[in-house]
Amino acid sequence: MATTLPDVMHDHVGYLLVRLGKRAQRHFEEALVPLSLRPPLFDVLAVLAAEGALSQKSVADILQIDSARVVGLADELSELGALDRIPDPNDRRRNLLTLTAAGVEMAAQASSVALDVERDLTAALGAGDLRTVRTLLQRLL
Amino acid sequence: MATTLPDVMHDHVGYLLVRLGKRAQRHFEEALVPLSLRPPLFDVLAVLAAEGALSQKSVADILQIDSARVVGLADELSELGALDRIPDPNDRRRNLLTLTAAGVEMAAQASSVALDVERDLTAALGAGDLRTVRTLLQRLL
DNA sequence: TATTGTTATACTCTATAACTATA
DNA sequence: TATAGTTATAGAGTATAACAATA
Repeated sequence: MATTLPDVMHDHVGYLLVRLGKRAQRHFEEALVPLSLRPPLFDVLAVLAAEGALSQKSVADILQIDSARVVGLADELSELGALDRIPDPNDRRRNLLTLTAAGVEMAAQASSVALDVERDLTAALGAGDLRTVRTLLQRLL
Repeated sequence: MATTLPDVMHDHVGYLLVRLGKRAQRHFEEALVPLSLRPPLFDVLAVLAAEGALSQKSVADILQIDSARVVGLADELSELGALDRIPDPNDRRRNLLTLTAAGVEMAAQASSVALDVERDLTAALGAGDLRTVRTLLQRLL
């Protein structure tokens, strides 16, 4: 009974990326459970923590997700007390998503969790190889 | 209006893998539309093309998916005329998934599509870097 | 006219539990 | 008792279209 991945798939960078991406997503998802967060919520949190207040459209552009999705994610984060929607005085179509103190704290905790997951995922590589793969993946993005 | 990914995310190999994995999946998905296939169907097809007839459980093990999922995928591929379920004479609990001639042909076409996608996805890298990243990703898997 | 945010809808992927038939 | 396959169900992520308010 065969249990190994055929070479044709194992040799495709695209396939490796899909598979490793799913694994990373799954590990990260499990690690976020204690914080009552999921990866898409973390992404919004992390962008706001790094960039400061942003419109929902800006968040969508940065994360390359549909702006309709941001609505629900902002709803959830708002219910968790992590952010507020503040109308942009310069353009009243816009909501500026702004982290609360609790949101800043959640972002910090989640960021620490992300570092732990990162270490687990890359444990098979030495420091040099890790830098190499990071650089090459960044070039692909 | 900021539109760049924050460094904290851009520097995480885990995040890069998730993002690149989704992109690869999406490109591949679009490329498969003309063949009336989706990535999970391709995966089953590719495994059978490489390994020959396998039980549904073996396919699940190789692809690391739940065996309950294989049921529906095999149903779809069967409706497309790509495979038959043949009862295993040695163990009547098992179905041996066997590609039909049409299935073999579909697998070959899909494989060619996969190669095109692979070239697109990795166009930013030279031959040496491509080998490097492939090797390092294989080590991570 | 174009953009921001919202709502509604639907589809795919995925996980789980309960069931059958065979071993 | 354990394994292979099946069925049913539900949740999460995603994509799309139509709409209101504002530019």
